[in-house]
Amino acid sequence: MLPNNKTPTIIDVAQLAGVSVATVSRAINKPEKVSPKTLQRVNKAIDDLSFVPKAEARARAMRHKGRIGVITPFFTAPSFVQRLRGIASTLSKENFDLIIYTVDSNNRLQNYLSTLPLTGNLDGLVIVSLPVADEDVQRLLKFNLPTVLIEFPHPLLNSVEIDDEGGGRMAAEYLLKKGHTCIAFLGDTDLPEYSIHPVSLRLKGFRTAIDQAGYSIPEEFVRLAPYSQEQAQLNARAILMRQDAPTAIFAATDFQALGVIKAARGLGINIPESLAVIGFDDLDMAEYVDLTTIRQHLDESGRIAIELLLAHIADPSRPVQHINLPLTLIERLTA
Amino acid sequence: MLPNNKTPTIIDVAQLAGVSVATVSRAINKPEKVSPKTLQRVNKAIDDLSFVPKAEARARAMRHKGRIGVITPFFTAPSFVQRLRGIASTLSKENFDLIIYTVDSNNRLQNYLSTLPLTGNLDGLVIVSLPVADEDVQRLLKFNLPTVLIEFPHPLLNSVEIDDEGGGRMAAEYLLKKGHTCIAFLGDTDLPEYSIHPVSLRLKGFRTAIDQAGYSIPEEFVRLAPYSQEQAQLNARAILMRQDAPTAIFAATDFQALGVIKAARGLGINIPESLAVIGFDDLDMAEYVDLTTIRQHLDESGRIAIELLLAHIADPSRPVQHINLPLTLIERLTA
DNA sequence: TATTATCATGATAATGTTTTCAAAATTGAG
DNA sequence: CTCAATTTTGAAAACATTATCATGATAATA
Repeated sequence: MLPNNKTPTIIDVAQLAGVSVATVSRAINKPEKVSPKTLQRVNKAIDDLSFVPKAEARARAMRHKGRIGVITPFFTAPSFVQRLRGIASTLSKENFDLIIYTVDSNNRLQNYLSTLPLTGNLDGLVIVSLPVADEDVQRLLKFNLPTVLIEFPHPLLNSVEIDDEGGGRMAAEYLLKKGHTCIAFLGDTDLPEYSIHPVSLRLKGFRTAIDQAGYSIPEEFVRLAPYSQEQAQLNARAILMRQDAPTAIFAATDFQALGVIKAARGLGINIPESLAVIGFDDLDMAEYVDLTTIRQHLDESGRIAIELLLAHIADPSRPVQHINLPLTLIERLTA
Repeated sequence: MLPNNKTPTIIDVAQLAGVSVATVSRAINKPEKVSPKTLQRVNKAIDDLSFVPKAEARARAMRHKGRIGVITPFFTAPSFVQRLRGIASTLSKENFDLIIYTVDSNNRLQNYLSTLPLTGNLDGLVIVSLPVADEDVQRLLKFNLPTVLIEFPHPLLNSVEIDDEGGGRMAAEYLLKKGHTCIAFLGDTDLPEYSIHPVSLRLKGFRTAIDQAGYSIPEEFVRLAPYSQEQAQLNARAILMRQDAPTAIFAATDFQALGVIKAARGLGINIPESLAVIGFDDLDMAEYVDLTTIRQHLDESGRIAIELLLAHIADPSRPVQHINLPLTLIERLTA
């Protein structure tokens, strides 16, 4: 078709389309920055010439790689999804590729943490709801891969955190204010040994507030069960069938609060009349089922994490930041 | 060693070794052309800086890409998340990176579709619940980027589909069997003009089955509202407040079924005694709220799509496949 | 010792793409 | 219809490396 026998370059495309090379480059990499009309012309030229950008040259000219990695627990839990949503939406505006690394075992996390910084084709990393060990932190720093942690903080890395302990306290105070004194706690047990578990903190704050009010939670009323609906439901059922059943339950997670609600429904217990239920997270579904809960801004946490990360990529000398997101009590119909 | 916080270039190495960049380049690529003495100096400098020729490293990294892209609507809707979950879990076993491209406008979809085949450096692409135009299909084929479509099929590309029309029929038959004759339909309206909307198909199958049974759905009982809980709730409320309110509602989506349930609860209507509600999808949350629904295997669809994709990457000459996933009626407590 | 052949080296051009910055074109407000 | 604001565009610089070619150093020969 055109200047032939050599593989076409961006210049050929530009000529054929009657635009500058810059415009062609933009059409390929940031199509939204070029007018639809020219975009179409350029695309046509690209197709006509079967032009493929040369990876080598591309890598050379590129100042950044345009890729952000996110390590997240294998996403069964809705809360990860919501954080991810915040991340994805912020990132897509910024023209970064989003690479998801799902972790289903501690082993795999280790794998990622030891290889990712090395292969070095990431501009930055977000680690969601996973504790990272000191030596891994060191490695991240050594290969200066900008990193932001969500939910499990570390002093040497940027993080977006919430005040779990305060959240527990909020839940306790709310229930106390409503007149409850016989209260149970339902949490989960996926505790990595080498880090503080957010749920433990929630329990701690919760318990402290109740103690300070002059009451207490009997040991049998603190149940830790694997993170699943059925388990939560079973545990709630066990508690609710006792003679001395509590009048309120604080579930460390909305997800588990749903289990509690189902258990109550199964036993014919009215909510909120006979049993108050309060959750934690404010998942999308909390609204669907009118669950009273402590809201942590999940989407927001993702957004903030990305903004923090991008700022640190732009200016690596920026000091480490720890951002604390506020919690809000959302009063709905279950407590 | 060297103070920069930027990754070292060949220039840094040259400086440290006290030679020219040309010599460093030679030392790396044609060591026999440089004197043993300088070679040693250069190698030392390279080690000290842990220098990796950038472009080369990148080119290498790109040769074996190990990357699968997924284009998905900006994921508010739970059903995308569940498909994604199937995709992610299958992929992580296979050691492929998962790149997520979220689409929030038709425009952006276009961008991805024209750009990705060129520079995406992808081994394969999965497009979830988005219709792709003929010319884009052509481009994908031309640059032979193996692709699998989920939910919106195209004759020339592999796809994983479900029988929406049959699903509608199933819902109708179930409700008819339960003795309902006055039935409403609630769907959403995000219809891309250049493709068949799954929800329309569900309605079609639903209506046909009811017609065949000798009944019919009055026009006022077919409501299409934007995909959101509130809208669904509002519309359901409007229908339920009529004199001639239906005794059953088929929601084209579990998500919207939840809106119906809330509306009913708000009006003091008992489910399933006074109103049967049946959904479509079998989202996670369907189980939490005991929703009777038509199950399409969302996680499974993701898994199958990836398997299909990998098979086609391994053997590009494989003929195009269209896989149809079965639907199952899941009877729970709402109908 | 003078001359040439050989070899290691460095300065510089070339590579194909992206990015920057300022100019040009378009849109919006009054 | 004008002027400001915004968007789109092109020229040129930047990017990290390799290739080319001239130069200086060294070794070999007469």
